[in-house]
Order: sequence, then structure tokens, then C-alpha cells
Amino acid sequence: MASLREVAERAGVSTAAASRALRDRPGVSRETRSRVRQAARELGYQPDLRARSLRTSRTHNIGLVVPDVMNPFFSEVARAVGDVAGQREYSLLLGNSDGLRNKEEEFVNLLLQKKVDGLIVFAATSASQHLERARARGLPIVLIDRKVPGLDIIRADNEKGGTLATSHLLDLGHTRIGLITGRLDLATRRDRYNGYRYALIRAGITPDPTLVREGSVRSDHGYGAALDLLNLPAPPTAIFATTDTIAMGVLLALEERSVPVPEEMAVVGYDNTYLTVICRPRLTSVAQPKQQMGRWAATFLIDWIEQGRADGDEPVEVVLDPQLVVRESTMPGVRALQGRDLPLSGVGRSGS
Amino acid sequence: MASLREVAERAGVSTAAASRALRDRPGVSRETRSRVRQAARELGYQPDLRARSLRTSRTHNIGLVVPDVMNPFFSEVARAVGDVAGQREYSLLLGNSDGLRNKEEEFVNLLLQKKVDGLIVFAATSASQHLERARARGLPIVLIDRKVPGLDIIRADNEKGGTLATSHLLDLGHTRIGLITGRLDLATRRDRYNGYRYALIRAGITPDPTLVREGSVRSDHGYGAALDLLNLPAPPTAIFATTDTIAMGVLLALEERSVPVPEEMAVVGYDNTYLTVICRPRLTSVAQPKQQMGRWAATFLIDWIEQGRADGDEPVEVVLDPQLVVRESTMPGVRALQGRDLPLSGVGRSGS
DNA sequence: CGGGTTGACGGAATCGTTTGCGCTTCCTAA
DNA sequence: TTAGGAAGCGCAAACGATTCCGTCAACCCG
Repeated sequence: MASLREVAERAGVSTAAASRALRDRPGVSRETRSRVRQAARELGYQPDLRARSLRTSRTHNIGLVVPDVMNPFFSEVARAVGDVAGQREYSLLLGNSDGLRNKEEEFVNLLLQKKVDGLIVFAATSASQHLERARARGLPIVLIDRKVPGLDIIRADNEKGGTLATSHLLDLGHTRIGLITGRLDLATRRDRYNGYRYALIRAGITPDPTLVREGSVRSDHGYGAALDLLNLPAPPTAIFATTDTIAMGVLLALEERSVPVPEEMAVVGYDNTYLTVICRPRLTSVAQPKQQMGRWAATFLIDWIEQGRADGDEPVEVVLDPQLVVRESTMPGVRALQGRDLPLSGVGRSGS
Repeated sequence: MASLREVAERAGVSTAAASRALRDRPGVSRETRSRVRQAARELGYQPDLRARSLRTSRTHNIGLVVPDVMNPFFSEVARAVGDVAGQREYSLLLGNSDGLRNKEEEFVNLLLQKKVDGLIVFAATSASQHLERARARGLPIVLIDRKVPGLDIIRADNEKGGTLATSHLLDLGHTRIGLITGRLDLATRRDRYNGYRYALIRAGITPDPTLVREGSVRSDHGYGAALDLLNLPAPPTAIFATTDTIAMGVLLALEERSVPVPEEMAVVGYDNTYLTVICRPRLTSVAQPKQQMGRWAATFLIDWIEQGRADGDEPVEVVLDPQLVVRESTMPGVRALQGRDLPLSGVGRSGS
């Protein structure tokens, strides 16, 4: 309500002095400073951050674009990003792209007009002219899980993850391993797929395309595709679902068909979300360091915003190692997380 | 990059004319308009929304304060709020309060300084001077699931929900019913508790305080409290967990102790998040219309922002009816959601 | 005593818009 | 012919901060 001018008037000084006084800048005497402070307190003065930002060209807002906050994977990363941002005095403008190119583009453009200081964007589409344009305008952008030449990115090694999952199944003696995945036009999914193929080939097994089901990452696709695989003349003995959400659908299908897991069908998921310990059997899954990814992305972005770049715009690519977390869906009796570990982040809190 | 002035210069008109031209305001001739448009296109002009907002005192940003986006309940409501906001051309500034009073207050103050057009705040603490202050400054605020005199609110009828859950258990023949809940200083939780007591009393049963466990809403509390109840000389035969997340911990404890659910222990949760159909046995839960709550809150808030209020500031309280969704954790074999319904929102999508 | 340094402060421009108001110009109707 | 209206347009004042730069007084020192 009260503006700087009113504060200045009440303290009997100019707005320039008042501004300096309130922000502890030099050029104001001791007593003037306290007089201004006093006036500000009396008026309940709060600076108008958008006016400040107009002048300083810093909004202290960063944009975060995710496909869908409702997905446990994204909400966990989003949470980590939000925490770091909050600590460093930035706010988050959040948008869901639903993996749709035009939604993402529209939102990014809006954020540009709102003059965010930086952008964190999740894998959505592979096309990305709007991102390159934004980058060209000097906007700091960090990508998560999406590779675009010339842009900075943090991602987990998805090919390695795919190999990890597949090798685990191979080690258990499986040779016919099905793959259920979202659309393969996205680099990260393609990588997982390649990792799967690589592991098979390395083990001397020719990948069998009839065991691969491409679709969405929704659990209903997992459900349908799993039934589909079961109906094959020679069904697989194990399924690698490239997403925990898909795996949920797979488990449901197997349960309905009374196929014992892991005895007659082993299942591996990906992302290691908290879903893995809620379902039964508990799901073996490839873990990405979600928190770390979020925290790193936010930290890197904000450092970039505040200190510029030391490396002369050389695009950075951080690749993190995935890790396999073995649970009951591949090895009977293995729990991986004991009882008291349950309050995994995310299922930890509620409130309504 | 390009400002309105540059556009105006290039088109050979004043910024005033340019502004009017670009926003389709009257007072500009046909040809001037198209000349300005042309210039804008050539320069790739995008209006600076923060400058506009400084002048118009509308930021088209709204603040959303939730305890924790990682919680399925909140992320679903947040998603609904975001969708409505997006459609109506508002962006979301998101913050997590962790149910902590000072975090919430700090964030709300920041949003005030950033001059959001309105605020949607979830139940966190019961204290709320900062909210009243903000409201007094004329800021539109809608509360979800928290009652503060004088402020507008949308909530589900938690007392009724508590009664629903408890009566269901009573109908099944249970008489010793445990309650595991988060801290009762929050009105919504207290309401559920009261509903529980009410149902018992109505059935002629004296509520037994030794069957009540107050703590956090994390699943570990559910886990510990359930074990605790099992160790009682006369343990309950049913447990009402006032949150699905708590119920997850309860189910785990029962599984570890090999207590068959629902035969020897029935369990009811609350919120009807997608967790309920992933766990085994599937969880009976009280459903709140999450989407509807989010959509209504956003719609009401934005209408308020844009059209003011017709009702002369008479605070509105919308109370929605909860609904019991029965599943296997109380009645053997009952699924409530069939296979093809699985892709419940939230588990539906993924992406990484 | 004079010149130079230092520190406190204010004026005014600026960030990029929107908009009230007044000035032209031109058209039309009496 | 002229009054009156309407349409098109620009000036300049906002919105609320930050900041460059100049002024002024006080002070120190040789």
C-alpha cells in the first residue's frame, strides 16, 4: 500500500535516500537511516517487487515446466527445485505441459514475457526451437532429461539404466524379456530402449521386436500391453517397464491373470518413485537421483543467473548414474526398504 | 528485447498509438494499426508484462500455497488449480509450507510483495493473522480446507467424512475402532475426529481414548501407531486412518505382523488418492472431490479478481460432500475400481 | 585562509507500459 | 458558411522503484 515516496516524505528525505537507507547501501547517515526505517515500519512499507524488477531487470522468479506435477517423479523433482529456489530467494512459476509441444511452447513464451530470470524445463517434446530462441535472447535455461544441442542439461544415464534393468533380468536367467515403454520419439525413452537392446545383444540374445510395446507412459498402457504380451504364443518371462507408472498397470494385469510375480513373470520399473514400495509385490526399479537432479538444476541455474558463467557459454552436460534397486518383483523376499524406511518422501506428508 | 517505443518509432507513431494499435483499442486508424502490427512483427516485439502490470496493477499471477506438492492429494488439487488458471491466462506461483506456520507466512508475504492478484491457501496452521492482514489490504484469498472467520473457503465436510468412515466400520460389526490421525490442532483433522466420535456415540458406543493416536500425517506415524494399537491388551478390530498416507503405514505394519486385512483388521483411509488402488489390499477411503475443489477455488478466485464481488464481501463457504469408496481393506473382494479404471489421474502420466 | 577531500543528500532519468486529455483535421448537417 | 461532432493521434503523467551525478556543507591540512 505505502510506497517508497510516502516513506520518504514521512521521514523528510528524498526517495533516493530512502531507498538507500532501507537497503543498507552507503550514502546515508546513521540517523537518517534509522529515521527512514522508523517511517517504513510505521507505514508498514513493503517494497513493490515488480517495480524494483523493472529497474533492476531481475524478477527473482524462475519458470519450471513439467509434463505433469501429479506424477510422483516430477513432483519430487519439483519439490527439490522449489526448496533450493526458496532458500535462494527465488519463486517458482509452475506450468504443466502434458508433454504437448504447443502447451510447452505457449507457456515458455508467457514466461518470457513475464521476464523470468531463468527456466528449468523437463523433457517433453524433442522439438525445441522456442527454447533455442529463448536461450539466444540470453535467458539462462537448464534442461532436465532432455538433450538439445547447445543447451545445458542434467540427466541420468538412461541407456545405462536400461542396461542395468535388463542385465538384472538376464542374470536371473530370463531370456525372453518384454519391454513396455512410452513413445520412443523422446530421447530419454529411446536411450532406455537402447540400453535394453544393448544388454540383450551383449548377452548373445537377438532382441525380439514382437516383445516390445510402445505407447503412452500411463498405467493403462502398461495394463493393456502386459495382457497383450501374455497372449503371445511364447510370452516373455520378464517385463521391463520403462516407467513405474507403466509398471503399476503391468502388475495389475498380472494379478488379474493370476500370474505369480516374480516366479512366472519378473517385473522391473523405472524412476524408483514411492509407488514401488506401496504396490505388491514391491517393485524392482531403476533409481534416478531425483532430489539431486532437482537441486543441481536449481543451484546451477541460480548461480548462472547471479554470477554469470565462467566457462564462456560452453554448454554443460551433467550425467548422473542410475542405480538398480532390487525388490520383490524380481527376487522373492527382497524388500530393499525396511519398515521404518517407509515414509519415503512424498508419502511422508499429507494434510487435508 | 524490443520495446514498445522501438516499435512505435519504426512505425512512425507515438507509443500511445502503438499501444492502442496492438491491443485493439479504439482510437487508431485502420492503416496505422496494420503499420504498427507490421513493425511489431518485424522486431519480434513481445510486451513486457511486468511493466504493463505496474501500470494496470494486475499481474495475472496467483499464488498457491500447499503444504507439500509431493503429496498426491495436494498435487492433484494443484494440478486442477493450474489448469483453470492456465485457461484463464493466469500463472501460478507455487510454494510449499510443510505445514509450518513461519514458512507459510514468509511465503505469503513474499507473494504480497510480488503483487499477486490473488491467493489460494491450503490448510496449514490454524493461526492466520497474515492472511487476515492480506485480506484487509484487499487481496482476494480463497482457502481450501481451512476455516478462518471472515475469509472465503471451500472444503469438504470432514465431520461427515469421519462419520461416513466410522459408520461403515460399525455397519460391518466393528465396535472397537482405532483412530490414527495427524495433529488435531488443525480444524479439518479435528472435524474428522469429531465425526468419528459422533458416529460411535450415535451407535451407543463410548469413544475409547486409548484407541486414538495423534501424531503426524506421515506414513511412519501410521506404521508406529498401528503397531502400538496391536500391542494393546484389547486391540481394535478396525482402524480409521485420517489420511491415505497414514493408512499406507498402517497396512505395512499389519502386513509385517501378518494380520489379515480386512478379516482381522479393517482399515479405512481418507482422501481417496491413487495410493488406494496401488496398495494391497486396496484401501477403502473417504473421497473428497479433489479436482472439483481445485477447479472451484481457482474459478471463484479469478472471477473475484476480474469482476469483483456481487455479494458485498459476504464470505462464502462452500462445503462439499465426501463420499465413501469401499474397497478390499474393509470388504473382501470389493475392488471399486476395475482394471481399466486404473489410470487414475496422476499415475496416468509419467515421462522421465 | 584557501583548496581539496569526504560524506550526505536530492534531482531527475530510467525501466516499459497504459491512459487521460487536448489538439488537429475532416466530415456533415443546418 | 459555420458550428459541432467524431475520429486519429501525441504529449505527458502516471505506476514504484533504483541509481547516476551534481550540489552543498563540513572538515582537514598545509
